Amino acid sequence: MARIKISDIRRREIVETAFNVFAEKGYHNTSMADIAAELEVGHGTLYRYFNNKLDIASSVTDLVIERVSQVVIEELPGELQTLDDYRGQLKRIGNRFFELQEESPRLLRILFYESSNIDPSITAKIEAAYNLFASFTEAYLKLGILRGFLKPDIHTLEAAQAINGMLFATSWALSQRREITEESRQAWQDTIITLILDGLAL
Amino acid sequence: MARIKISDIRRREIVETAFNVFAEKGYHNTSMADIAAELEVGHGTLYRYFNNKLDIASSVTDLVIERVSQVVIEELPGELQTLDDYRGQLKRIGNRFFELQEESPRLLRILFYESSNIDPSITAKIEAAYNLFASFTEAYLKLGILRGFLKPDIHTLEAAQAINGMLFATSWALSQRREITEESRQAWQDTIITLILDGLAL
Amino acid sequence: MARIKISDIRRREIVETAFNVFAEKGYHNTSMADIAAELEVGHGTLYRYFNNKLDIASSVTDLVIERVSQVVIEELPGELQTLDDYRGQLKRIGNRFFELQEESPRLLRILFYESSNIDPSITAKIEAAYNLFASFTEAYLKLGILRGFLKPDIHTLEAAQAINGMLFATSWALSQRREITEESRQAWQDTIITLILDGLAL
Amino acid sequence: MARIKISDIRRREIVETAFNVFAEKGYHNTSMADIAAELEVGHGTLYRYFNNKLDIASSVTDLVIERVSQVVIEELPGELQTLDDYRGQLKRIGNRFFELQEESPRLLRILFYESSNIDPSITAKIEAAYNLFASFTEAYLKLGILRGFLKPDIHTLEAAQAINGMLFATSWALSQRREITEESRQAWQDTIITLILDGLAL
DNA sequence: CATGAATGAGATTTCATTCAT
DNA sequence: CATGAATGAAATCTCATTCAT
Repeated sequence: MARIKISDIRRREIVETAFNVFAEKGYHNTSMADIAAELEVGHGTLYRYFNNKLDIASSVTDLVIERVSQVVIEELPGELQTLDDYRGQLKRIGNRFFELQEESPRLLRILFYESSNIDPSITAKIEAAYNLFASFTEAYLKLGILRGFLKPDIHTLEAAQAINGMLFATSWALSQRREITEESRQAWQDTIITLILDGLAL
Repeated sequence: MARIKISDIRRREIVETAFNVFAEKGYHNTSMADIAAELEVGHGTLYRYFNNKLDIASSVTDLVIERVSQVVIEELPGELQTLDDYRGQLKRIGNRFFELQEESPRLLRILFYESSNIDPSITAKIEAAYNLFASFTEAYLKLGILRGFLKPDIHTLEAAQAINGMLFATSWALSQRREITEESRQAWQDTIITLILDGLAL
Repeated sequence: MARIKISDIRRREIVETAFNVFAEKGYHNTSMADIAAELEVGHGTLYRYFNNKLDIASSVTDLVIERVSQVVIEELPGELQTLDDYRGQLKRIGNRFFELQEESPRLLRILFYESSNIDPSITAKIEAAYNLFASFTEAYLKLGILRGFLKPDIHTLEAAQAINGMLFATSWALSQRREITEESRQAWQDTIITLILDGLAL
Repeated sequence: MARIKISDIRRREIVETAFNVFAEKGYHNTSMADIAAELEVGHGTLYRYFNNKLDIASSVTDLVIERVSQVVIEELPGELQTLDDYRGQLKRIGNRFFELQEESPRLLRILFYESSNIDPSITAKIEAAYNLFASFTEAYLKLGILRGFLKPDIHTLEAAQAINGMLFATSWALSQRREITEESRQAWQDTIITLILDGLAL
């Protein structure tokens, strides 16, 4: 039976705090002292749990990728009989994205912006995550084609990346807002689903 | 009559070089000495033309925004009689984007990734640019509605931002490739226009 | 009746271990954690027996000096009737030196090299030890003069220090070797005794 | 025609100063700030001339080895007709050693004591120097045998190392004194030459 | 104007020491 | 007694910026 060690809790606390501070000020503008101060802890303490600053950033990246992945993973492509079922699932995935965004608004922001140029090892992680997300989205599209909901001749990978781009742009746009109203949320959702399925043309 | 001053040429050289070095190594991993070395100039010289490193970064950001803006500005919404004209214009804009991407592949990358978290003043510029691009795209959409090409009830701002998100995602995806074939370029263009106008649904 | 306290045993264990680790890595490259790890003991425990790291180093120095002193002390200048007796005793002292060297090869090394520049208090101890060893050697020389074995007009202190220098150089040279053969041992012994008593001149 | 660059002078100044401070306090107890303060220079300046602290220590070691080597090198084994010539040369070498000692009393001290355990690269340099000195001394002994001044069956390498040990011990002993009188200098010289050539036995 | 030597603020990191458990 | 989590002083090193030449 796995016991949760106290040092694991500490590690998690540090990563969560570092996530917040990085999101606020960016990796390079954040000093170890900043993180320690936020935790109200001596800065030497951080080194009891992580080798160095990069090690923390790496864990922060893992955390972010894990969280974002949850959204996509939990809604697995299941039994979908009609295009409306498919549309419904798209809506659910969109909803989860918005929830995530409300819960921790800087999640995607830190993933795609703040984490650039920290270190090649982190860049590699992010590109891998990006490709992972694309392959998830692509799987949905392929299923849609298989079920006969979507046009059979689309470029699934390119479409998947473009769709993800929309989602991230949304996330970016929303992370700038102070508050997200139900109205704007609905507007976003409608817009994205319309673009994906129906297009804007009359 | 405005004369081009020698010092303006110098400034431009520095900004161009800084752009390249920032794109290569990222702002925080680039030292003033790196830029000076690339220019084969004493690093003290940079301070004759710019107040400090941030000042240079600011000018680089301006340059990048200006260049990207050119793409959108030059293709002004003109006389479009049919949906096919509209579709054709979308294609032209897309083409210009690809050309820009081929010409200086790191342009958008530096704009949205490397420039994050240098300084609030730069972040503000980028958000402004992002909104500017959105308003350009939105203008196209409104024109499309006006002409009766597009659905009249779409959320134009959200759609504009989502569309731009697709373009930036494309740019990001392409900037990872070593080489862009005519085939993949066509695939991207088809995909984006399909998503914008027709959607993926059968 | 003096009882041996458990805490004294502990202290001794720590000093022995510290000696080994210092000899291996040098004082400054050895952390308290290193010593504690070697002892399989919490590093806080060391502070139950010693005030601080310097305190340990001081005790290590005492230990080393004590051990080296044993070699000289045990062979007290006794009844020596002839120059050959004297020569024999020199040989015995030499042998004990080699044995010590084989037993703990880094003993002299730690004394004269690693212990330098830890702290003035330790430097003082080492200088005192050095002078003590010189006075021991000088006593032998004086006895040799008294017995009529040695030239009466030699500078006994200088000669004593020079002789000790030979011994330490030997120790240093041997501590570099992986293995000491019986042959090289004999070569060293012959050489030193020749230098002391007969000189190299024909 | 080789010009002496100003930066070479600076480097030399730093090495000389570092030599003094290391000799005074030892490598590990000397901070970059200490060296800079002694030079009345910002500590950042040191990094314009050396990569890091080890780089400085390495140069200091080179300097010391070079200086000590001069003593041995300049008195090359030349034309020696009689044992008295040989004895005279030994005396001259001894004299040079004393002069070196008076000139910079901490030279040998820093070489054999302070430089231990800084870094394997430095240890290697010192061992190489030690062996170099031994081979020089051995060459003298071999010449002495060849000329028929010395016993033909001595172990030249061991004898060379033992003799050098005497010299270093002398140096060490003298570096402890505040002042070296002509008398004590003569005593040392007599003692060493006696030990080398004639031995102490009657 | 151009230069690059000098500077020191500020960052990361180590580790001896303390002390609550 | 033993422990090891926490601490922060102190060290090394980087680099944007200044300024005398």
